[in-house]
Amino acid sequence: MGKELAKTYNPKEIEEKMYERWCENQYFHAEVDRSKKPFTTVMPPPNITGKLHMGHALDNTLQDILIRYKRMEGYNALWIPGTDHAAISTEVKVTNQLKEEGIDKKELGREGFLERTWRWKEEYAGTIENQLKKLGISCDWDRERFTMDEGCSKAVEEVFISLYEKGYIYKGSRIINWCPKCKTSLSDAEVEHEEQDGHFWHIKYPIVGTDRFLEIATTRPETMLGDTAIAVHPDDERYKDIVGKNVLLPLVNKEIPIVADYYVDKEFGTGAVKITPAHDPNDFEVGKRHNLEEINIMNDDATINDKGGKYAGMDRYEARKAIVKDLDEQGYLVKIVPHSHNVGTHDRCGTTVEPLIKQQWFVKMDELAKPAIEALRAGELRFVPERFNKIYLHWLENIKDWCISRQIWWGHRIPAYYCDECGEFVVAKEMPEKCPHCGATHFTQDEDTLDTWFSSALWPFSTLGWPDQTEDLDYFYPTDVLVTGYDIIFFWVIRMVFSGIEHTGKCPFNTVLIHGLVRDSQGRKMSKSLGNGIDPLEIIDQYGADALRLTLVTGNAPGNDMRFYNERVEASRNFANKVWNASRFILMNMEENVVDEPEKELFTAADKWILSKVNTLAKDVTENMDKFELGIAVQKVYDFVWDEFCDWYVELAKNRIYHKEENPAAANCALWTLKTVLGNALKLLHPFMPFITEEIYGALVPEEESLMMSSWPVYTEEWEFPEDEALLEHVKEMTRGIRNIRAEMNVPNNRRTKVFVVSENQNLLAGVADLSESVKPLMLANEIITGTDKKNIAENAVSVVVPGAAVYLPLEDLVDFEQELERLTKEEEKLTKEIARAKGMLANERFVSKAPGAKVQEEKDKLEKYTQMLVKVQERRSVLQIQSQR
RNA sequence: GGGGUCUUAGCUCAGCUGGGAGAGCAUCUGCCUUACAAGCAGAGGGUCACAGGUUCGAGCCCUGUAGGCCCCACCA
Repeated sequence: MGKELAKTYNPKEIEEKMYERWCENQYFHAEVDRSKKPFTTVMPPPNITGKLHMGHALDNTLQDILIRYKRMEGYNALWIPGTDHAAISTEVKVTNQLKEEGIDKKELGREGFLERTWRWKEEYAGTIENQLKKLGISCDWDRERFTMDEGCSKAVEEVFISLYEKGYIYKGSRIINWCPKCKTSLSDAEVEHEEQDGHFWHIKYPIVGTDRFLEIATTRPETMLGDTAIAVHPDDERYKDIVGKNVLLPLVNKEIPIVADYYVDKEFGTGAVKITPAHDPNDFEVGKRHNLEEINIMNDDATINDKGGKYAGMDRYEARKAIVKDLDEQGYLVKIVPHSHNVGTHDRCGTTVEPLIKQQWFVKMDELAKPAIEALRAGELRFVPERFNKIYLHWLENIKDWCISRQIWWGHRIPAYYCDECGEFVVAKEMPEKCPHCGATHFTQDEDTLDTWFSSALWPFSTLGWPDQTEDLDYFYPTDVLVTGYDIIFFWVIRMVFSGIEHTGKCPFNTVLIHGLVRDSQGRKMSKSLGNGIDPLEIIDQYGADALRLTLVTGNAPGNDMRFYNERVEASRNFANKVWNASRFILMNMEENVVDEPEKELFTAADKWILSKVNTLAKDVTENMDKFELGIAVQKVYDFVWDEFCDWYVELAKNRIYHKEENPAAANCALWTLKTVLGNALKLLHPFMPFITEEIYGALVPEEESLMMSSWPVYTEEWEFPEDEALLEHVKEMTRGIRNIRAEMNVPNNRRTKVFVVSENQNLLAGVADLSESVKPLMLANEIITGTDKKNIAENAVSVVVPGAAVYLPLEDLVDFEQELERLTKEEEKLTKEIARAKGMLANERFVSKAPGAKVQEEKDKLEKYTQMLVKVQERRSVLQIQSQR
């Protein structure tokens, strides 16, 4: 007896020790090896603050499938893992933790806070890696990186200085997005816009020197404290005469000019817009055009500052209330109209962002964007699915400068040093010794840190040693594929592309495989606030990692969202169990797992059929894998294993196995085929379900070291057996016909019958005869008799007409003539319809002349086949009619 | 305002370059047939959102309509 396996598959017994074995054997590790082609991917680094969620599970499962596939295909497969310092998220978390301890981060000071955060990082960084390991992912843990480790920091510094020296990085005072809660600037990408119900406050301003008023409408009345003009459209007849005059700003009691600017939409609101250059990006532009004063009326926490007079100290929303009240009381408020509008919020904390003018560091984007656009156009870069090309291009073509400085502590500090004497700054790796402007020797480093994405933008090459020209970089870079969700194309993918091109001269990857979101069973986004998140670890615990992985990749097309619910995982788990049991059956029938490759003549049609099937499967699956159609690929393996291998081939092989004593050579042949086909199926399945396949393979092919390091099946012409395939299709058709009719007639399974197979096709008859012992149990037959005529068959036997043959079951005692006639009539109708269809198509002259020859021939063949079948059904019917009349 | 995407069986979704509609789950009928009841064998169930067009032929390509979702965008 071969190795004993448990009756049901128990992932828990296997997964952990299997993963350890893989790690111990260094299977995941890759070194430069010029004799092999590299295949490289980098893991989107999860936040160190993070906990494994379904999004990670999906993202990493997809990457693992690709990397395992390529490894088996013979590539030198490298997958670099790591984590991201997640600047703002981490800072917020640590700050909150401190708060709970009653500590204000300012008390700790910058150094103390960073020390605390590093300790926090050391404590939690391991969590997510360990969680990822439970998924079975085969990344090279020896190369694990962190965006703030020494190498990455060196790369960041290098890039910053290089971009600064080339003039791409500049410091400037511009309007930026400000988060009043996190008290830092943000990039445009970090601002989420959400539609909110608000109001339109119509306010009238007295026009100085007249008794007229100018009515404006605003959604943010509190910003009037910083108004420095009113703008109208230059062509607006209503206001032409007052352009150049002043209005009196109520409450503030200041005169401000009326200016004409094309920015104003005549049709919208009142056609007059209050201009607050310091608190609105558009107004900022208008202000620049008209040399308006910029009055910042807010503190960093969005309370009104001392420019706000009596409103100073109030929060922005309190101030709004107070101002509206005062305007109303003083008669300036005309009306309030409900109005919904877009409000920008910080994607990390949800706080409404405040546009403010601040000194910040920016990356000038227009020149950097061009080669990134070109890379896609030239085909050096592609998205799967293609529709994301447009999104990528649209963003790059409309890109604005990237605000990279953040007013937080956790992150890469900006390498700019200000002279304590003259205030000029120097950008350098080290603090300069002498000020080039004034010769002073004391400097202070810029307090700001860099956007977290500044360092992850360098991830594909900083992790390979850049800026040093390492062997790794030379060999593994550029990487091949990047797998990530569509939600971070802007944040990350685009920035990696232009950074890679700018600093390494190469696009950092050639393919971006985009996946969607994993949603809950109702299609909602999984979120903390809804509490509807499903913990991948719980799923693994309950069903196993393989079942989770299979679920995440089945029935889903690239770039599309999916719903996750337990029934789907159960289906996957059931499949794992099916594979397990089929394997168990084979193993328990192999002595010491020894089977010899049989002589060619010993193969039955069934053996050749299944070999042919698995051969075609390898070809198809490989094609799908290469097109990143992972869901389709795994579906094909699933269908093969369950519907072809288990349901048919294993059953067909049983007879020979059970009669091993009488004919050991035949049994060996069946077992060899079982082992070979299962082995190939396990290989094809391995990237998707690594644990169970490795475990079974270890028992099935003990002479090999590991399935994951074995070779991917390739299509071979030796296993092309078209005649046997055709024969088996006939046999299956007959078998299904028999089962079908027996079920209809409620014939109990324990009643075996004779089965007569009648056909003019001698090859078919011979084939069926050869297989008859194997097929008997499937046809629930005690005997299969083949022949060219139906002489010896009882006239009232039940008949099943299949293409190329008719099958008769002597079930005289059970036949209800009426019922049988009715059935045959239905059959006849069906065939008549088919014949009419085929005839119709062939009668269509345009079809015959324009459709490809193969299609026309196909229809001709069908017509012939159905016509023959119809004849047989009609014959049978007339026989029965005569019978029933007796 | 621009762009994308979806609408296929009761539910959730596949459907690759256009050539007779599929899966899983659910439902119904039989089966503990010694690999598997997490299973086996059957069955029912669809005007592929709607309207046009291209084509010998459309779930698939084009145009439009309706509804859902998403992204981008400076209409105060």
